[in-house]
Amino acid sequence: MDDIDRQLLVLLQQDASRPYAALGEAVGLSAGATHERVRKLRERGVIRRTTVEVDPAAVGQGVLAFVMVESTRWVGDSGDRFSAIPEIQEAHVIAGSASALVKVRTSTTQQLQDVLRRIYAIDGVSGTQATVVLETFFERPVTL
Amino acid sequence: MDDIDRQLLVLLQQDASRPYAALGEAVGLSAGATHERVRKLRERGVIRRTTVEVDPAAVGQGVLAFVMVESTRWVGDSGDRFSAIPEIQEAHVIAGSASALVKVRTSTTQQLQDVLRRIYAIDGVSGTQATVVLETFFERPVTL
DNA sequence: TTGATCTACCGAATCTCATTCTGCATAGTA
DNA sequence: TACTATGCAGAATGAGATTCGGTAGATCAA
Repeated sequence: MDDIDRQLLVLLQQDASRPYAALGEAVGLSAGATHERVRKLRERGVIRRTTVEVDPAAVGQGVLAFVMVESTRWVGDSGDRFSAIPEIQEAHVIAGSASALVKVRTSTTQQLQDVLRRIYAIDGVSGTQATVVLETFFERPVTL
Repeated sequence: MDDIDRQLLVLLQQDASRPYAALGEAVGLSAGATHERVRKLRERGVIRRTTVEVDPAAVGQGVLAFVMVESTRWVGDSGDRFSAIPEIQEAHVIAGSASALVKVRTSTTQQLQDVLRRIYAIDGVSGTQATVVLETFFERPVTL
């Protein structure tokens, strides 16, 4: 992981469809050498995958909320329960008064309510506190 | 936006490096027709960009925290102030007692503290409440 | 210092795939 | 019915991914 690798990651985060020749030119390498570096970044797991960024609003997921989940028992192994709710985009175990923090996307607040209901149904969950997002300033990749 | 488009989005979210011929086979279209559909999805902004997913821990961003930001004034137009802090990965205006919610990634809790200091320095910010993530169950793309 | 080994690179060859184009079929519309 | 727009298949073409051989530099041990 030297500086060239970091530059490549930045460039690929911006546009992963850029040809290796162009990438290489940007960092001062040949296409072949660039390809080899990117291959190793994948191999090491630094690059998890190549993906497309979908506009949530364009696919009917205009409502965004963060939900603090309180629990009366250990939540460390109920990741699957959260994962089973497709509207949950992220789920984290947190330090502090609540036990988990999840990020939820739905098309309506009605559906958000339904998601909260399903979260309540998880064993040990004793309460939720939902925070609705009014406007998203930005969401961007990990900064290098 | 029919069902085939949605299938294509799912497949591309999983692996955007898949050839159009393979995509097409999966949804029952030719490579050319698949290409055309994906082109239009980009054109309409449904697909924002093609990118790589980087493992935060692998690039020294092992600390994740969510920060509730309280403000004494309207925060609706201070998006740039948050954006200027590179450790902030997301920033949202929220309903509720706090005014904004930001997602922060740093390499150490020391640096997290420094980010909090810089958030305080934003005009109108009167308080922060940081929640440190102990474990991330999952982070996944928008569910279709 | 010398030799062996390993790594990273370049440049070229090859082969896959993206992209474009033609023609056809279907659906919608005047 | 005639016209128009849209979406598709299939093929042609060129761009780019991927592989490979060979070289330079770095590291390490003798």
